[in-house]
Amino acid sequence: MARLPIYLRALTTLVERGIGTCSSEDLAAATGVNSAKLRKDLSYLGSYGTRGVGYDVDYLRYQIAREIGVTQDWPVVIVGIGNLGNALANYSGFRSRGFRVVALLDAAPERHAEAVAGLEVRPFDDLEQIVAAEAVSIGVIATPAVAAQDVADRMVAAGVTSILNFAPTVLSVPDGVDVRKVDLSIELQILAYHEQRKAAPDGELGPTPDQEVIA
Amino acid sequence: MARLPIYLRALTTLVERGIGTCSSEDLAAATGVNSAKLRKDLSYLGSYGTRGVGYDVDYLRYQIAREIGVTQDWPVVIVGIGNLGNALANYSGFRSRGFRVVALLDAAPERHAEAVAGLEVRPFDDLEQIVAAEAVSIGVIATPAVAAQDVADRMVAAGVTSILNFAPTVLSVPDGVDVRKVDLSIELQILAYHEQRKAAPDGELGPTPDQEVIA
DNA sequence: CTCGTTTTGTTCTTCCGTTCACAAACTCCT
DNA sequence: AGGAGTTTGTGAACGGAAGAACAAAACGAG
Ligand SMILES: NC(=O)c1ccc[n+]([C@@H]2O[C@H](COP(=O)([O-])OP(=O)(O)OC[C@H]3O[C@@H](n4cnc5c(N)ncnc54)[C@H](O)[C@@H]3O)[C@@H](O)[C@H]2O)c1
Ligand SMILES: NC(=O)c1ccc[n+]([C@@H]2O[C@H](COP(=O)([O-])OP(=O)(O)OC[C@H]3O[C@@H](n4cnc5c(N)ncnc54)[C@H](O)[C@@H]3O)[C@@H](O)[C@H]2O)c1
Repeated sequence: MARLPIYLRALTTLVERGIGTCSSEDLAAATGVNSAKLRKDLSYLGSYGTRGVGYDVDYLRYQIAREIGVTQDWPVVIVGIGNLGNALANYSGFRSRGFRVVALLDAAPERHAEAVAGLEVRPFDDLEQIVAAEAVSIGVIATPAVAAQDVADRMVAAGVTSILNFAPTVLSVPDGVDVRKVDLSIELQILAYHEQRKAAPDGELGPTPDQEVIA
Repeated sequence: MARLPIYLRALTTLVERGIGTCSSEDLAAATGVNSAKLRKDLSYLGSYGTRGVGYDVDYLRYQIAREIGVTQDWPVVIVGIGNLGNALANYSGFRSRGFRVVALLDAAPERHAEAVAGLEVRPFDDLEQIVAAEAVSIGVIATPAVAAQDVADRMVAAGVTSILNFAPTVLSVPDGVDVRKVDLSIELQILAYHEQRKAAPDGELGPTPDQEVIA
């Protein structure tokens, strides 16, 4: 379930606030989901609540973390250390959530001088060696779109089986390899779509401006 | 529909390749969706195809762009010019897709000296003035999580009605305001979840390690 | 010990999105 | 002109997720 990480985050903030027990209503309010849906999600993991009382925050948090798999550390490589790759490498939130950036790779030789976030930027050709040596199964692609498919192919060949792709391209990968994409332009476009609807409740621009079908 | 931007992107690459016509099968292959679903999505916008032929790439692209609302330019403000805010400000993909970054805001005075991507970093308190002057309706939050709700409240009060949130928090906003969130840790956690499943086809870690329920 | 209160776990219903399948419509070749 | 071959648009079936509703279980008061 894609909602488990959200529950986990909410439980972590509850722990930090010293709250020991919470009801499904509380958690639902904190995460913005329906309480019945939340209970159903949790019951899928097992019966970790107590009727009439609620859930033990710390215990539930551990169970969800174990279900997701973040009780162990996941090594991650980031490929493409440009604007975005730099930001990712400097982000502390990964480390605190069970992900360890083991290498930063870039094809451009002029980047190799730099050190980013305490890690040296290494040549892209080191990929296979690093993946093998560190048992990396998760790779992050932050290269330009044209390079993304090539990088993905190399990653898969090297043994990576999960890819987080920031490049605005559809990647094709073999079965058994998971790809998740983050496309910021798409997010903004979805906002713009709704924004346009708010401004023009009905077809303000004309329902179909009967433009010539181009030749 | 959340898939329209994906179609739009695929059509744009087809235009760049000089392809004038494509079938629903072609587009479906390029975007990774089912062709029937794609046809149904497109038919929701109107009958823009020709049976036996397919869709005119350029015409369809314009229709989708118009439906999304990216035929006009959307002014955008970015708040929180740290690691991520810098990357966003330097990203050219927004501009080319109909979004114009009109201001970069940060609460920290030491940032105000800098200029990022040709724009000066301005005090957060300029928010209201900028939103009013530029008719901004879309705001991007790239501040730490603790500040995100405050920033969102100020944005909404200033007149922003769509927010893209990168901070790992659930924002609460009044009705009529859209929020989309991008949480990279959640994406990685979802990958980790599937990764764990691949490694341990059944409950390898023990189905429920019968741990003491904490007192 | 019993009853009322609270909250979980689950069932049942409803609804929405996806997919299949096919008729209508268009092109091209003969 | 007619028929074969394509491809769209859509009606109908399917599946699964979301929400409402309720019985079972725990707790506390009296
Ligand atoms: N910057 C953003 O905020 C942002 C936002 C949304 C999407 N994106 C996407 O993220 C990707 C990266 O964006 P960016 O702004 O960091 O770009 P960038 O140009 O700053 O960085 C790209 C980096 O990738 C490296 N690279 C190029 N080809 C490579 C290859 N074959 N192997 C390894 N490394 C290679 C380059 O040397 C460069 O350092 C792009 O696809 C972009 O569309 C970026
Ligand atoms: N860097 C990443 O790759 C990354 C990845 C995932 C999520 N995020 C999230 O994005 C957000 C920003 O990350 P970052 O790495 O850029 O952090 P950062 O600390 O580098 O930058 C945060 C910026 O926000 C400014 N700020 C703080 N409070 C403010 C306020 N009230 N009003 C205006 N500006 C304020 C700070 O001055 C700073 O410049 C965080 O919530 C982080 O969790 C970042």
